[in-house]
Amino acid sequence: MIKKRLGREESQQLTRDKLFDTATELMIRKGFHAASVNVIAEEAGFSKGAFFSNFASKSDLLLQLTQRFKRVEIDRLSTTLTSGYSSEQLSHGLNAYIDTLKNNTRCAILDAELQLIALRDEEFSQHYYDLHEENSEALGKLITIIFNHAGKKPPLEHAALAKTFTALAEGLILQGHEDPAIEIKLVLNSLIQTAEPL
Amino acid sequence: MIKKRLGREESQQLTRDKLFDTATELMIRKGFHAASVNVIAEEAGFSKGAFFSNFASKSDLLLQLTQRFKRVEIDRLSTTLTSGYSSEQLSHGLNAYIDTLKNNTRCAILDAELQLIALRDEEFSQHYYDLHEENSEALGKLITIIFNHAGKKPPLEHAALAKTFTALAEGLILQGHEDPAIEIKLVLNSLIQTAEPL
Amino acid sequence: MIKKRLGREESQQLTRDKLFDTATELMIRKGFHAASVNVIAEEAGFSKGAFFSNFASKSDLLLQLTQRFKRVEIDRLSTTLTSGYSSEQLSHGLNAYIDTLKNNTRCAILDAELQLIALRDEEFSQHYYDLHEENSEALGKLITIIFNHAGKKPPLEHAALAKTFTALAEGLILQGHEDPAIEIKLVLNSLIQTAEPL
Amino acid sequence: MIKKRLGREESQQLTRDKLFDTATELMIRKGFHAASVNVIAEEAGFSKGAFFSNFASKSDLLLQLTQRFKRVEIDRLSTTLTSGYSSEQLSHGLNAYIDTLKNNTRCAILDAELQLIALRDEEFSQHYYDLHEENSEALGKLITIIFNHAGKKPPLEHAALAKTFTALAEGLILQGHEDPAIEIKLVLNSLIQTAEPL
DNA sequence: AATGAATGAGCGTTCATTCAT
DNA sequence: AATGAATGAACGCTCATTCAT
Repeated sequence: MIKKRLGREESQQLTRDKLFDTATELMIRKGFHAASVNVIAEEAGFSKGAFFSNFASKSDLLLQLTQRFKRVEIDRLSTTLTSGYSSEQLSHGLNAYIDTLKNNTRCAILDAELQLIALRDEEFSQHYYDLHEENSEALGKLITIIFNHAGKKPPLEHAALAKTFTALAEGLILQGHEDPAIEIKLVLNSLIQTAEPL
Repeated sequence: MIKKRLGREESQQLTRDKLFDTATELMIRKGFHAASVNVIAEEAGFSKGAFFSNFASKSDLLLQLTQRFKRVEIDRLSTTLTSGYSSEQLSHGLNAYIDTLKNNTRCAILDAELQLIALRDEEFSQHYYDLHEENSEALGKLITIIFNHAGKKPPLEHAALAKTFTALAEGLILQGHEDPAIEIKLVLNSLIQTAEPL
Repeated sequence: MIKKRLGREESQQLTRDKLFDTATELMIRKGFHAASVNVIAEEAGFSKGAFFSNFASKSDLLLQLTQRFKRVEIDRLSTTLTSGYSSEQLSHGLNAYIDTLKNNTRCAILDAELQLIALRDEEFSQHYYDLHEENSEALGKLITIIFNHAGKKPPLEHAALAKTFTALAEGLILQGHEDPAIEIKLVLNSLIQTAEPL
Repeated sequence: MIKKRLGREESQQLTRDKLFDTATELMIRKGFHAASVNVIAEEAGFSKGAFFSNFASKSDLLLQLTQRFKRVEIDRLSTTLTSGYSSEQLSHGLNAYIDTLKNNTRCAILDAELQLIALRDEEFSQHYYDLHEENSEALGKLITIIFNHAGKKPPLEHAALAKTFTALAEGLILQGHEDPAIEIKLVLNSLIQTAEPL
């Protein structure tokens, strides 16, 4: 095994990644305001200076953090959609997706935090909603496949459909609900049953 | 026209109310952290000192603000439930309730803010969830009446039922949705249709 | 027994006395700065307003408090000196005085507090030192009587003599010594032994 | 002449020293409460932030300041004791010590300030008394040497002996006495004369 | 005479950010 | 690229004091 020597760029990417992860963790645990630059840097094992070598400002971190957070979800959904799975497999996949991703307290809290910031900060708003829309579109397509698989036409367009389920999942978690899977499935099945046939 | 002379108590109650209102407004517009004592007091037309003559601390304000906010909703629901309305009237009342109260961006944002604080602050958590549970119980009873009016048995117990619809309303608003009424009614009707008969 | 009805003046004197006592107590326990007007008033059972009805300001209280504190000691010493006691009785009286008064942690702390303020505040300084000088003069006369009783001439004039013993008593208490009586008597006896005969 | 370039550490040490000196000066001139962080920093030529880059809190400064203040005295005494001076030289040294150090108004005031804080703050108390005891022990040894040099046994153990003279010096200065040397020497000589022979 | 709501200066402290090293 | 001392604005909060009641 060859000891890998990191180049400057790789090394910095490592620093940046560690800062991202720590910042995400702290934003979830304490919120954006309480997650101070100093604490983020130190908990990541660096100094304040390293933070500002990697991010122009704290709000720059927020932008990039959001980008990364949403991109991960979008990529996961896109992969599922473009892979050659049958609609049945996708349907099962969605159930898993609902069970795992949306049943993820940490993601829900972070998303709520970001949404509150978006509602108050116009500049951030644009950034967030673009990504959120893309995410919702992808998730909506996936949910639509389930409806279709049951021979039904979903009652809402892609994004609206996805947002409904996201609202359900995240809204329940915010209320302290540990696992919103039951409610989500209840609503999903009910909507499928009452939906118009294809 | 009689010149109203305010007593000391009345006068202070006025100050307190103004501070409450301003604080609520600012918590919605800027969030708990950004709504600093200084800004709250000044925007209410008082000095910082006046704030601390009326509230023991900023977190005391948060507690009382939450109490007041939730109590208003609980009282509104209780009044509706205990008044002699027929279940049909109640059913229409709920629809109105959904249209108005839950379609209230400001309330949704404030509630989300409080929920995020509750998730991170153990002491506040107890306070919030007690009130939230009471609120959910009352709302759940109201929603149950609609199901019964349609000859159906709701698929969840009171609190869980209410939380599902609250999640839907607040979750959608957090995503930037201006009016979640369509989705709420869609899900409500769907759940009623697919519910077991009484 | 006739129920005493207090006139306005008597009633106010009562309030003032209670404020004095409480202020003294708090100045000892917490120091002048930490003994806030609010706490003094409340602990005395009154409102802030009552404080300012009786004292022009907090530093006015300090002045009057000092006056009262020093006056009590001066009066006690004067009474002892002018009463018809024999020098032997006075000598025993001083020993008792040393044992009780100067062995009084509370008085020592309060005096040290006042001395520090006097060293820093010119206006207060004048007030304090006048009283202190009077006190020292009286105490010095008493100590001189002991020396004379032993057939000796004290090695310092009245005030300087008294200040030496006050320094000893208060300085030891400030260092945490609970009972400086041993050291005081040691020094007193030693000085008497080595003093010139009358 | 070589242009001195200060490293980061040296530079910070300079800042810290300036803050220490200014803080000491202000604590003497105005007392602990009145010597606010803001004033200390500004008078030292820095911003408030610089203070908190160098001290964790104001009470941390107090701890370190006390440490430094007492340590200087202890070191001076220790050096005198461990150097090869004859007891006669030491005896003269003590006289000088009494003349200079204890005849130091500033030190006396600072020590009194610290003692009052120690009497009221349990946490600080431990810190102060440990250092004070060490200091008293060293001073006591020195004073004992004088007694021995005169062929006498001191009437008190080391610490108690030292505290007696410290009380005398500081207590007199607190009373406004500018130079307590006369009283100190009077008491010292008197105690030596009346002490038991070795 | 006594109350206590309101004031506004000041407190100790935190924070994002800068910059010399 | 990374460090961390220094900055200065802002924070939550306390205080002596005022004044309408």
